[in-house]
Formats: sequence, structure tokens, C-alpha cells
Amino acid sequence: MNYEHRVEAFVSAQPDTEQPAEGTYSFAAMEARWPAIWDELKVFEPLDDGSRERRYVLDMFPYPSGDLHMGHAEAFAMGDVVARYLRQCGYDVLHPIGWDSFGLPAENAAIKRDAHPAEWTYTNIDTQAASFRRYAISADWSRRLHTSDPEYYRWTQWLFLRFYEKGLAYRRNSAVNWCPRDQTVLANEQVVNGACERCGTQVTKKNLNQWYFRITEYADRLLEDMDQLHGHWPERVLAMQRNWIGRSEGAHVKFDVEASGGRGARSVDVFTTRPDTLYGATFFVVAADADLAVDIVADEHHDDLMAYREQIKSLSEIERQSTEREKTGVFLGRYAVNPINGEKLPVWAADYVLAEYGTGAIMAVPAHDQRDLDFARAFNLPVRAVLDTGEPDPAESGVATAGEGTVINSGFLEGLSKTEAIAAASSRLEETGAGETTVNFRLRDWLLSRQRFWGTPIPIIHCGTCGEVPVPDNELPVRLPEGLRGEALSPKGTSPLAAAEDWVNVPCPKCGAPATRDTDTMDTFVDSSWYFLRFASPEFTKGPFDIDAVNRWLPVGQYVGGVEHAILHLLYSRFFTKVLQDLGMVDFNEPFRALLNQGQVLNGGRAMSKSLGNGVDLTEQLDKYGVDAVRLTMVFASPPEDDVDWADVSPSASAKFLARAWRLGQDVTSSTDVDRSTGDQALRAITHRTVADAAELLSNNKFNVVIAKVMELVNATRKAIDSGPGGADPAVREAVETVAIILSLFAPYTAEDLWAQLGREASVAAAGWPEVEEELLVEETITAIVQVQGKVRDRLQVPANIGEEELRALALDSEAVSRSLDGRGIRTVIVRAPKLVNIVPS
RNA sequence: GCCCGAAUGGCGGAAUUGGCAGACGCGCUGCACUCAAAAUGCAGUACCGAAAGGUGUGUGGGUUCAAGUCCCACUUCGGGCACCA
Repeated sequence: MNYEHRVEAFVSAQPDTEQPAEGTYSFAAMEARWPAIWDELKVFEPLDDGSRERRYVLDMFPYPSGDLHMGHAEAFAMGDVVARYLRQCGYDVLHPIGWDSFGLPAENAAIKRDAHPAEWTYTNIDTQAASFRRYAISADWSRRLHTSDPEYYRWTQWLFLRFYEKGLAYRRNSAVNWCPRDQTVLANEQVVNGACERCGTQVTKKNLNQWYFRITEYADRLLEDMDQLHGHWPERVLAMQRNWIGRSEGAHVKFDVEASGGRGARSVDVFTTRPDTLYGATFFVVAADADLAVDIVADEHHDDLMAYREQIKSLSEIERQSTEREKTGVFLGRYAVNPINGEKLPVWAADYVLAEYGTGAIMAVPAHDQRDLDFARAFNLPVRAVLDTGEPDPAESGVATAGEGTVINSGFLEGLSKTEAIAAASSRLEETGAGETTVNFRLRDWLLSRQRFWGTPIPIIHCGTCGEVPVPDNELPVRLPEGLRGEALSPKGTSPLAAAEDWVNVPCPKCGAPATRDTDTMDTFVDSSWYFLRFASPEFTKGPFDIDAVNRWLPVGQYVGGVEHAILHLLYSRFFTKVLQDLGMVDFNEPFRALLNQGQVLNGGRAMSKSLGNGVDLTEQLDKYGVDAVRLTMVFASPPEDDVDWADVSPSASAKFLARAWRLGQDVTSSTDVDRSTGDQALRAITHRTVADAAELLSNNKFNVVIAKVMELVNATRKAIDSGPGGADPAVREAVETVAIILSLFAPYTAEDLWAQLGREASVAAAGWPEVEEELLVEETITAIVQVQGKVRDRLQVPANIGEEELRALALDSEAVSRSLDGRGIRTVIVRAPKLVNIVPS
């Protein structure tokens, strides 16, 4: 009888005060018992001996800010399901864990409490590691790494030097994004809507000499290789990367800018995607903040230009880039000659043309480009339509026509379509040497240097005579200087490393003369661009990774992480992988074969945040409901990529279900060696159907549905015990063991405990995925649907192998059918044996 | 403006190739056990209707014997990019 298994309110179980009674589901007792056993059995360490096929499952490694939070709990629950499933399927699974442990928050915390960033960082890592263990992540702890360990950043530096040798790391002076609050430069990717991605402060521009990675050289490959990722990465991530790379095809066209004021004529290239509109160019614009503007301005307009440049500087990036703003600009007193027809176009400087994109100069075709049209209207410049699109004249309407049409007013292009004219104009430009087709990218080089302390030092020494000198490989790592802590780290706009004089001043490795170390550190995204490679051989001392080990394990089969890294981390890691491929260090070109973006955990429809005061504390949830219930809730709530609103879910219901599943074990009275084939066939069919469905669902990442299927199996088993064949039936043992194995992916403690209760040896994580007996999936009778005009009128129990004719006859015989036909004749009968008959009345 | 994605009960969400819409769970209602509560178990629960029956997957059209699923046009929401020539 069920009532014998009465349990206490486990939700209010007091783990510290009472031992749970025998036969009681107690998550606290399970959590105390199993981790040590898992450690001892080393269930989660890969064998790497070639006896099994290898799989690599990776969660984006965490940043050690405080303890784990709800977001970690969701992401790692998802990754763990994948890892545990593949392990059950017999693969040798690499599922490592580490920490992205360099970065600003550690530094800010250190300043605040007069400490060293390492203290804060490693304390937090220890806290998180303990929480991960409790959370029962099936990770191989022996491969743990931290990017702030000298043994790790030594190889980050080594890789930087290889990039440097290939010309892929270089230093240049230019206007860069500057965060006034963090007092450091930022990469383009770290500026969101003109604000610092990290702290939200308005970003300003500063001219600085900074280090860059030449990621633009890989733009085409970053774009093309996305072909391999289709269907395996979320479409929106691919779209975001495509947008970010921003490839556009067009032409460079050479315009001669006339001589004046004693200076000679010079030619200026423009980039255009619309060479078909060359005849429609009515003026010429250069970016006001580009040096080019100063170079070509006529003497009498020089002061105007300089005043305008000052005016632009005072604008924030947001204001500057707003499309709402009135167009501004100044005339430069010069004319550019249109190579296609010799026409002289006035040259202007304006801030709507960007110095960093294309050539920093454009030919303006106001009729067919809205921005040019806005400018033309603001300064009374002519508008000439050269493409008839059937829309109103832009000069009248104020709306530029950018669509398809027929070319007009355009000499040799007359009468062509837009596409034809682009081709014709391009080839004419190439023939006459006035231009060439080209491809432009929105992507900029990756600014990697940072004026902060807690990062990987850039291994370069600056010498008065030799210039930039790489630190020799055998002197790596260049360790962070000791002794800097607290106030000494506060941001001053230059790197805190500069203050460590003993560290900065070194002899030049080349000539021995006094020289200085580079005092910038690397963007932490450099550290995380190769950590997934290091996991293949974390102890390797002869290089960043053992090439053989990497080629054995990688690419990562399933990567799991938040969509917030759609561009930053994922683009950078793809770039690193391609460079390493070119260096002959890896034999693949994409690091992550499949990507799963888990959703966020919300509370009441909004992201949890301190400022909103709606955070949910993970540890409190774990203490209250248990690890398994929290994990199960995360996974069951919705498909993995959807958000979970903690206000809408019920961890106590998950706990209830787990207890219910666990109690099944107490009712199994058969021994471990019973002959399953003799068990109740109806229950066996459900069990095997569940295993087959679960496998299919798991391979499609439909984890939430898998849990629904286990719930059904648990319900069916309960029924079989209470009002069916009873607990002694071998089919009941089979069903409950199946429950334990499937549950081991989601609720490892409960599954392990249930498994032990069934008299099986630990660990259920290594039990192996149950084999499906195909014969049990074949149903003998099936419910056939009988429709009249597409509406269900009757259901018939028929043999699964029923013939079409037979089913048709049965359906026509149905009383419900004749009632529904109500005397009407029959036009057609569609029969899809054995499932469906549709009768169409005449 | 351009590019992605989504829309199904009170709620989270299910639904091979077009073939029983609403699996599973939450919530709610009732019942059993209990002095009572909790816990547990069982039953019911898309909407309208007393019922017969009808309606129903964001909106409007279409294809089909049959549409949540395919096609066309839209609406709303979410996300990304955006003075990128």
C-alpha cells in the first residue's frame, strides 16, 4: 500500500538536525553521500585510450564574480545533460571546467579593499568550484584551468608572439574607443550603442598607439566558413556575425581633386556599391575628421574646416551617429572630377562620412541615397535622378529611390537595368584604369591592448634603437609584477604596470641597451579565444597544447553558452582557430561544431538584477529544494534556448516528482537478475517506447520533452505497481531502472540513489543507455480516425496491419459516419491505413 | 530602414513526412486518507452551450480530401545591425 511510504515534507527537511528516516526521500542525505563516490570512481574523466569514440562537450567557462548564480545553474544544467547523455551512449566524453579569471572586476574589488586581484579571484574560484561540485556537474576536475595562472598566460603570450611574427599583431596610432570610467580602451565589439559594454558609460574617442589583431584579414573566411555551421548554430547568431562582418561588394573609383593654392592635383578613391549611379553624382564628400580633409582643403576654407572639426569633437558618439540629426558639413573650396564624364563636383567635408570605413570619401548621389539627399537638401546641392524606378522624383519628394529600375541620363549606361549597369560601369572603370571592383567589410581590426593591471602582459620590449622587440620564448611567461595592490591599481589612463619600475626597465633582448617593457595587458577575450584547445592537454609544457591531443578531441562537438557572446567571444575564437590552422597547429577551421544558446533566467518577466532587487539566490533555492529539483526545473521549464521565468515555475513540483520517482524503487521486489522478457508486456512496451522517444528527443536538444516522457513512464509504473501486475513483476524493475538511467541526465543524485536502492552498483552515470527491443515498439492494435469532411466522427480499434479495403469497409460501416452523412452520397474516400479514413460527401 | 526569430488554454509548454490540437507539468476544482492540517493518492479542467452540437493554434486570403504545420499579404512582440556609401 502506498500509505506505508508516507514521507515527510522533504521541502522543509532539516538536514542539519535530523537524520532522515529510513525510506524517506532526503536530498540533503544524497548530496552528502554521492560526490565522494563519484570522485573515487572517476566516472567523469575521459579514458582517451581510443577504445571509445570521443566527444567534446563544453560550457562557456565562467568568470569568477562571486558565487554561482541562477544563470550558471541553467547553462550548466543544459551542458551537463548533453555530456551525461553521450556518456550513457558509450562515448568517451571530455567535459572540462575552468575559469576566465583575468578581468576588471577583480581589479576594482582589489582597489576597494586594498588587496591583490588574485586574492579576490582565487577565493571566488574556490567558492564556485565547491558550488559546481554540489551542483553535480559531471566535469573532469583534473583538467581545471584558470587563465590568470602563469602556466596558462605564458601560452597566451606565446600565441601573441606567433601572431606578431605573422604580422597579425601590430601597433598603430588611431582614434580609439575610450571608456572614461574604466580608464581603458575598448574594442569595437565592446561598445554597445555608444556605451561601454561593461559599465554603460558613454564611450569617447582618443588618439592612442594601441595593439591590434588583424582579424580583418580573415573577414572573408569568417564569413564563408559559416556555411559549415548552418543547422548546427542558432540562425540568429550566424546572422549577427554576418551583420557584424558586414561584407559589401562594390568598386573603388578614382576621382582627381583639382589643384589650388599652389598644391598639385591629387587623386582620391571612393568606395561605392552603386557604380551604376556614377552619372548621378552631384557632389563629393570626405570624412571631416580624416587627415584627408585637411590635406585637400583650399587655404581660404582651412579655418572653416578646423572650426567644424572642433564642433564635431564635442558631440558624443551617440549624437554623432544619430540618423535623426540634421546633416552638417563645410565646403572645402575644391572640385573633384568624375572619371566617367569629366564633370566637376564640389568637395565637402561632413561627419556623416566615416573616416574608418571604405576610403573615408564618397561620391554623393542624392537621388538614390537618402543620406546624400538629406545633405543635398540641407545645402541646396543639385539632385539628378539616373535610375527610373517608377517612384516620384527624389528631388521633389525628398525620398531617395534605392530600388530596381532602368538607367536614364547616363551616357553609355542608358537603358540598362540596375544590375546590368553595375556590371557595365565596373568593367568600364577597370578598362580605363579609373577604378576596380572591390569588397569592403564593416569589421575592424581587434583592439587588444588594455591599460589595466589584471590581464596577460604583452610580451614586447621597446628599445630606443631596435624598436619593438619580442620577449624570447624561453623567457616566457612575462609575469605580472609583484607588489602592486590596492590604490596602486586605480585607473589613471595609463597602465598601472608602468609604476612597477623594476619590472618595466629591462635590457633590450637584442642589443642589451636599456629598454622598457610594454605596460599594457591583453583584452581578456584573448585568453578565452583558445582555452577550449588547452583543455585537450592542460598540463602540456612544450606548447599551448599538444597538437595530437587537440586533433583527437576537437573541434568541440557541442558548445553551450549565452547569446551575449554571439559576436565577441565566438568571433574571436573562430579567428584564432583559423590562424592556428594556418600555423599548422590544428587541422580544422571551425572550433565549435554545434552551438546551443541557453535562455536567461528571469524573475517576473525581467532579468534578475541587483538594482531591480528581484534576484533569486541560487544557494537558497538549492538549500530549499535540493540540487536535483533546481536542475530539473531549469530543464523542464521550456526548450533550452528559451528564457525561464522563475516566477512561473515550481521547483517544489519538481521535488515532488523526484520523490515520486524515487519511491518507485521501494516497491520493486524482484531481484536484479530476473528475466525481464517475462514481465508485463504492456508496461514493457511503454518503457521501451520511452527510451526510443527520449533518444530521438535528446538528439534534438528537446530536453524538456524528455522529462515529460519520464513523467509518463513514472505514472505508468506507479499504476502498474498499485493496480496492475504489482511490484514483483520483472517489467516493473525494468521500468524503474529505465527511469533511473534517464533521470541520471537531469537529477544525478536521485538517479544514483534510486539505482542503489534497486541493488545496482554505482554509478548509474555509467550504466549505459538502455537497449530498445524493437519488437516491443510494434503496436498490435491502433486507433484509426474516421473523418467526414475532415472532421473526426469516429474512432476504431483496428489491427496495425489492416488493409486499405478492410479499413474502408469498417469506416463506411460506422454508425457515427452514417449519422453524420445524413443521407448524403459519398464522393471520395481517402484511406491511409491503418491510421486514418476521410470520407468526402458529395 | 535592413536582417533574424517568435505568436497554441488561466500559465510554462507538446504535436516525424500536412493526418485525433492542447502531451507533460503548474494553477484551479472535487474526492479518499486525517480529529484537523500538511504530505500522499485518485478524478476533472481549451472555449461557447442545459444538451445535441458548434467554435478554436496572432489577422486576412489561398493550396489540399485534410493546415498549428505549406504558399501569399499583413499585425504584434522579441533580438541584432544601422549616417558602413
